[in-house]
Amino acid sequence: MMPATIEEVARAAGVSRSTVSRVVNGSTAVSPEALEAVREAIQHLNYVPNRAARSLASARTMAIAVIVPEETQRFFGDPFFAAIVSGINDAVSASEYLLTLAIASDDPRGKMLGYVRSGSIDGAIVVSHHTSDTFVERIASAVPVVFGGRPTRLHDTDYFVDVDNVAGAVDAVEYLIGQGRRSIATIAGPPTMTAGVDRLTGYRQALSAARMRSGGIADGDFTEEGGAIAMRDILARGERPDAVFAASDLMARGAIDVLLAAGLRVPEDVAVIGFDDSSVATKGSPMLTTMRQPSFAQGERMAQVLLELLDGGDPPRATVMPTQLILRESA
Amino acid sequence: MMPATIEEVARAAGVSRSTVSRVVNGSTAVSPEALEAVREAIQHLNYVPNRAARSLASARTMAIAVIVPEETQRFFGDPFFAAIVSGINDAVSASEYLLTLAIASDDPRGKMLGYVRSGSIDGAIVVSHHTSDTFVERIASAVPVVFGGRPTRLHDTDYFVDVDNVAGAVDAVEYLIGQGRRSIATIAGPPTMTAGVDRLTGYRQALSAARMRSGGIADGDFTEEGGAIAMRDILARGERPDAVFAASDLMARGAIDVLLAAGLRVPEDVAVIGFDDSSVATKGSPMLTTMRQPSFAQGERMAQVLLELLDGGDPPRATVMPTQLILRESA
DNA sequence: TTGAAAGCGCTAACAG
DNA sequence: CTGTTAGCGCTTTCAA
Repeated sequence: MMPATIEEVARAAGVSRSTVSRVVNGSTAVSPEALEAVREAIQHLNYVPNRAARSLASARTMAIAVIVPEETQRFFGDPFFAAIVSGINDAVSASEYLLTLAIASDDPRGKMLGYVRSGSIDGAIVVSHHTSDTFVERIASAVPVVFGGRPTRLHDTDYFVDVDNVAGAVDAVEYLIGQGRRSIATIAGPPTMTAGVDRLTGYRQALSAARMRSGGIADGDFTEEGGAIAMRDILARGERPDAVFAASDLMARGAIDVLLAAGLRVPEDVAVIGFDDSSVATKGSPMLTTMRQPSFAQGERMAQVLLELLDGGDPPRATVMPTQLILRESA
Repeated sequence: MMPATIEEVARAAGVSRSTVSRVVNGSTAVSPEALEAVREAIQHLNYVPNRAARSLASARTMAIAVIVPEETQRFFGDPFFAAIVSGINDAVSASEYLLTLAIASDDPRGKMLGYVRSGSIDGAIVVSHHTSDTFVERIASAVPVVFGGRPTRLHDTDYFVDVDNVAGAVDAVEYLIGQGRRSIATIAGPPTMTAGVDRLTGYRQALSAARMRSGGIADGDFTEEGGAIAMRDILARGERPDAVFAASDLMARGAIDVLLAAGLRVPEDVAVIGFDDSSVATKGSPMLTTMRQPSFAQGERMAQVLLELLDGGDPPRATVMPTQLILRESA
């Protein structure tokens, strides 16, 4: 059965629709008696405002979408997303807004864009942005968007929350150097993502500052599988690194599997350092030495920025969060 | 900038709003000329119907929610959910409906219920239903709902898609018996969920059919941690099973860790069999012998049932899918 | 095959 | 502090 309408509540409370609306929306300009009567009527009729009607009249939906331009498979396979979405979810839960999750690596039929342009959400948070995701840019031109990580093509109207990938990579590689490693390879993230590019930049900076040559470079796609392939690639090229800086924990795991299978010991023969400090870092053996990035906090921050934006505030365009080296077993 | 309205499209095409509406909704009763003119205007103005207005006028939202009554942590931690949600997503993507994901183990402020009652969705799919989730029942009284797994309290108006948990458990235990195992323990699922209860029932049935006594029973919560605790519990009670039937792969993993740590070999000393055949079954060592349940297909089926329901069809109230024993290393 | 007209349930000026 | 009055953008009879 359909919930009661505002009209029915008004009648039951003996007031006008406007007054009920004021009560529902928390306006102060209502007399105590009216307030009480309306509250009672609402309670009694089990009234819940109709969302569509509300959106239509107010031109806002009180809904936010998290847009994940990845395959469902990868989304569920990487604990990094779990952390960041949890953070977003926490922050949004505390607000009046509702959170919607949209996973789509592509938008061939324009369903996602249509969704956004149809006025279904007031704003969006884009996690994991690739250069090729052109539909994301169109979304950003329809509603306020906050990016996780610096967007690949940065407009001066963009908002984003990033971690300091360059510094993180530099720290990681410097640690390896400090440990006496002489031939350091890297398994980089995809060149279509700024996180991948920035970590590679940091790797190069640290090496050149130490006047060292690279021990091998291969691109990965942030997955375990991708890390394994990249590691095999490096080995197949005849490189014999004594250390590997992997741009994600999942890739570090994949690399370690390959190393072990090749009869090399980790960290004795080859030290491996990851990036994320997601839950896979401590699951499995050896436990990963890795650059921790504050994914949960990053998610929270992204949500806060968007919320402030929607509230008419003026949050910082760019937020950059620090990383931290976590020493465990792999390096 | 706001998208164009139907009124503007109508004017541009030189027809009435009604005609535009007909075109948008695929009505056949439109002349070829009008159709063409409207199409062109839509294209030209980049028109997208406003969702709120549409919902309000038609009393349907073309949106479906997946409701997950679990902690975010558990949701992201168990690949079972990844599989089932992927299945749902696939089926819904192929339809006109939009999918929304709502993760909430509880609904203290009634946000979820309010969302549903506010007319934001046309139907819901509930994954993982516990006895204690009373808010789920209220949701079911507001919109059509399809349950994943037999609901804990079955009403004759309920729709659900389940796997044959009893038969699966029987098969698993019979296999263990056939392998010559004499003392078979089980790590059961939570008694608040029918999947947990049914698998325990199957375990008991198989044992009693073979006139065997239990090698120990402990409840788990379907998580790896819970499986480990349960296994420790069984061992601490002085039981020395030579086989363990775990009601989920994650619990099997937890149990194996404990067994190994206790100096027992798997499967030589203790055979372990899981349930799910989720991605953790093949990740890690030993690879799990497990009862496969068709999670992806189950998700698809649930979505199909709901879609048919919303379409005014009469889908089967109950669907039960078969399980299959997958032999690998752990048993 | 088409258009006019009447809402869907709500918010938001605007008077009072 | 409160009610009246217009819509928000769309679907859906109902006539023509």
